[in-house]
Amino acid sequence: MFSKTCEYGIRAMIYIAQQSKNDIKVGVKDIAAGIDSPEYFIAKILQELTRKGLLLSFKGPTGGFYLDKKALQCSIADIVRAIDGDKIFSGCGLGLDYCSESKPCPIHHEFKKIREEMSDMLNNTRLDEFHEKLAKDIGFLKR
Amino acid sequence: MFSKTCEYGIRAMIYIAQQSKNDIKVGVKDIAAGIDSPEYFIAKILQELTRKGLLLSFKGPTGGFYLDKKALQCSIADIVRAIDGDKIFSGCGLGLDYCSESKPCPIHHEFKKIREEMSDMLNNTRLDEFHEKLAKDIGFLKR
DNA sequence: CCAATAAAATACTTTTTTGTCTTTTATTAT
DNA sequence: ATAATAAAAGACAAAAAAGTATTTTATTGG
Repeated sequence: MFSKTCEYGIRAMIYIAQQSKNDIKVGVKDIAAGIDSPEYFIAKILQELTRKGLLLSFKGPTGGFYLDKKALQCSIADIVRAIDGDKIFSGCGLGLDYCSESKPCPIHHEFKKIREEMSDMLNNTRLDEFHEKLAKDIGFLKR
Repeated sequence: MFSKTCEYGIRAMIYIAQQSKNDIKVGVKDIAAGIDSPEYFIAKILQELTRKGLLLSFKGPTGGFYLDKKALQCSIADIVRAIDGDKIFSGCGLGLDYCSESKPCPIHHEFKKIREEMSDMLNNTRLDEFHEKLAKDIGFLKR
């Protein structure tokens, strides 16, 4: 569904959303441990997300990654789009680049329905949800 | 969504289903041209599908790939499972291997719904549909 | 039998993705 | 100021996916 990079990225963003109450910053090591992912790899991914403006960071001691009020409004869809592009939102299920309403592939219409529901779901799931859900017994990110 | 290999595989199977009326066999070259895919690559994929019993083949002149009545009952889901495995049907959206009903990831339930609809759709789309739809103006596999 | 044909098997190459490591830059607290 | 800290940048390595080419095996029609 998503690339490994994207899976890690989403997990990290959710983790940061959960941990970064009141602008407290989280370090790469903490994040990597918290979501069970390779440390150096997640560092690279987070730097990319920061460059693209989905995430905020601060260097030096007491530094780390965090999400302010605005960044917490970011949806899972935004993260996916930033990392995997929008193939999953608009691409043909069979990988045909000319597939369209007027020249649909054999499963175009069936796929469209699924894609749209997925789109809606990802667009409507925002990081601030997890920020609030923190204490509840749902949303495990590691074993 | 699917790997390139899987996309090609599905396209080829649909193409064969459309072309192989009355046990007429289709050659790799024909298939590759018909679905706009690299010839050697699709050959390898089709051999794998044949080995797994989803597709039938015959060597020598007048040989090629074909689908008999039984093989035409194969669903898109069967093809996906044979090539990409069942990650897409049962895997966690965030790639967590322990994610489950009792220890759900933060988007487990939302994902489950989508996954199930996709599952249903792929399971309910069978090759014989395309066999019949052949002449109609739907189901383009190439530009 | 033999030449032609087409899939099967297999070896190989390229590209992309995933993952690691090192160096640089910014920031803080002493 | 400076030592410690942490992200940024970028180079490097390994693994997986995608793609190509060559050889072998089965089958047919002359």
